[in-house]
Amino acid sequence: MKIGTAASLAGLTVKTVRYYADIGLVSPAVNSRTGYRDYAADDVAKLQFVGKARRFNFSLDECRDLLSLYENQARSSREVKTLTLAKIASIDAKMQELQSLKDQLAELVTKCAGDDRPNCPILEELSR
Amino acid sequence: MKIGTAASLAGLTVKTVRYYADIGLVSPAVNSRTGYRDYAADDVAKLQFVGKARRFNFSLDECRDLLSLYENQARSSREVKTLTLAKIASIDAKMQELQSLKDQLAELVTKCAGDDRPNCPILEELSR
DNA sequence: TTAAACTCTCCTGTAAAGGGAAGGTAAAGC
DNA sequence: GCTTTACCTTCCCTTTACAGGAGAGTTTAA
Repeated sequence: MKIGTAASLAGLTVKTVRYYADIGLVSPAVNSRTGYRDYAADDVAKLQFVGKARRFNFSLDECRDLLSLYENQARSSREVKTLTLAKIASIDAKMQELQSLKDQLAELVTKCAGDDRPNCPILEELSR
Repeated sequence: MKIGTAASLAGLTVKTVRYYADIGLVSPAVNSRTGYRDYAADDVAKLQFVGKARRFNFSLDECRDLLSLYENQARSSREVKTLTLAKIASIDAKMQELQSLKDQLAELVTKCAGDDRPNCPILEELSR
């Protein structure tokens, strides 16, 4: 099938699917006469897989790893679990960082009158 | 003072400070003979301000806004508070998104044996 | 047949810098 | 005065994961 069909089946944009082909993540057959990419059902499954992994915040490099595990019948589930735990840990770290930022900003906000006067504790803190 | 001194006073890299000059965020004087940037104490204060705002997760565009408020003696604290509240809201949204991802990944992990066998509920879910 | 819809490649842009090359300048030591 | 070393300059490439658009070829439906 052509790229537009494959993209909509996978819930991705044509641009994205073409990009995945460019970087060798999901490489379809190519019609040598027209140059059109030709996606097999198998390719669409991979695109769906990558789309879902992306929604789980895996980077394209991580998707590449997951995809090769996905295709490897001799894989161990340990490898996949390890990757996933690492991803969870990085999500945790990011959340803690955001929580800390939020706490600090929230405290600044409580100190700021938010009225017409120029006096602003937020800017004062930022300039210190 | 020269860029290296200004950068280290502000806790930024020379590359970053040069970039801020390029995009017109903090524009120092320039020695017309040597082409060297010449930072005044005032410029260093702005660099510090931006550095701190960046650490609070404000984008460079937001920093630009904050900086103009910082420099504007007639500003109202309302404007700053509004910007800060919006930033808090966006941090909240990001955190919720991450929490949801984490929950889903964590549940997948509980289902995966993580051993030498190829059977992997994580990959099964990703391919669905 | 022709117009619309689809596809192709190539180029540019995004955010926020980092890396490194090639070359000019400054400051310190001898 | 000379050399070495540290510092500065511009310029271009790289990163992430695409989006937008130009210009040209292909397919499909009326």
